[in-house]
Amino acid sequence: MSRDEVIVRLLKVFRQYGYEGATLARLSEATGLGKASLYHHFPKGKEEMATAVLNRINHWLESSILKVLRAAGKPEERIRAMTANVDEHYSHGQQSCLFAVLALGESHDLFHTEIKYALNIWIDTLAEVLVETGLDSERARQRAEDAILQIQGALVLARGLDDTAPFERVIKRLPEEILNA
Amino acid sequence: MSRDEVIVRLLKVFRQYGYEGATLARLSEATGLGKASLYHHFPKGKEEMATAVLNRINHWLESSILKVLRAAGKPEERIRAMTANVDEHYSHGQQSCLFAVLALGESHDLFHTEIKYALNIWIDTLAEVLVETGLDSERARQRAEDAILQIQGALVLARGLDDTAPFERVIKRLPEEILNA
DNA sequence: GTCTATACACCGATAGAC
DNA sequence: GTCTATCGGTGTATAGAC
Repeated sequence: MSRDEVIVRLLKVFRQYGYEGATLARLSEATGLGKASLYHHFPKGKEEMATAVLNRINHWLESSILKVLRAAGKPEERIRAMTANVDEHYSHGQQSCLFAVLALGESHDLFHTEIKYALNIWIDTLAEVLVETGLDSERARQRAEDAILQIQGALVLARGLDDTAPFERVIKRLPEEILNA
Repeated sequence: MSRDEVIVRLLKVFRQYGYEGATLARLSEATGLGKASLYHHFPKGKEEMATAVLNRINHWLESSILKVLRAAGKPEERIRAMTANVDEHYSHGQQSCLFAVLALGESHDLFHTEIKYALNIWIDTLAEVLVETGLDSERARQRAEDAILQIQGALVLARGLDDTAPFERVIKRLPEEILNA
């Protein structure tokens, strides 16, 4: 198994159980590696595993969200590409957002800087697309915040209500709403 | 100190650290009671403390949200009263939502039924107000879901961005948006 | 690079004195 | 009703064989 595949499996555990709930026993079971083997790959332990997982999400953000938003093409097309990748990343609402899980839990302090940066760059990059459509930068920023906010809220509701319908509705309408609100 | 005051202090810890992060040491410190004293008041331990805290939130939901929504008066006034109470309850975005914290953490399974019920009754009651304004029940339900979704998303963003501005913006515009969207 | 075995701290929970 | 002391279990992390 590749290192990346290991990290993907760790990610699944952190997403589902949060930082505290992602015990070494669970991480071990999910990867098929013994605890000591995990420490071979991540010498600084659980915190390094979480960092590796966060780095992978940041890579996803860069390659599947920011890159797409900065690409050539019409704003509408780029935003639609973003929402499609968001939909896939969260498995149509079935998987939680790692940022939200880590931000709301006890691990808040540990990862706060990284989470804040990631959310901000996502919002900023989306806002820049909206500026291209003629919006002033303040309104663009607010509308971009609203978009991320709705995605996060939809994921919370999906988990709390055990129903992905609100998430799918948000994803579907988001491009048009952002551009024409 | 009254039992209610104890529960309020427990609530603060659960909100801030989540179920797993709310250790007996922290709960003890926050209340000023020793661990054994906490077990005197809550014989079934931490789970009973969390249940008591959830019950208190449910009481708040009933008295400060549902009751207000069902009251006499214009729909707009009732919805404005709701958002004002929401704003206060979350300390203008500074405090997380217990439902979200518990739903996203490992404790999901333990409290899932209660959280799902609470979110649903909130949405349903808000939707009934919207039906009064002439909306069909399906659109009313969706718009009510959107309102709760935005509140939850705003709280996630407030925590992740360390900025309550999105929350305050959502609270301010929510009544008008719900009624005129 | 993986394992078994283990160290040590902290967890939730309890006993029993006052 | 509160405390100190302590229990068993589990958490993270390590040592060392293979």
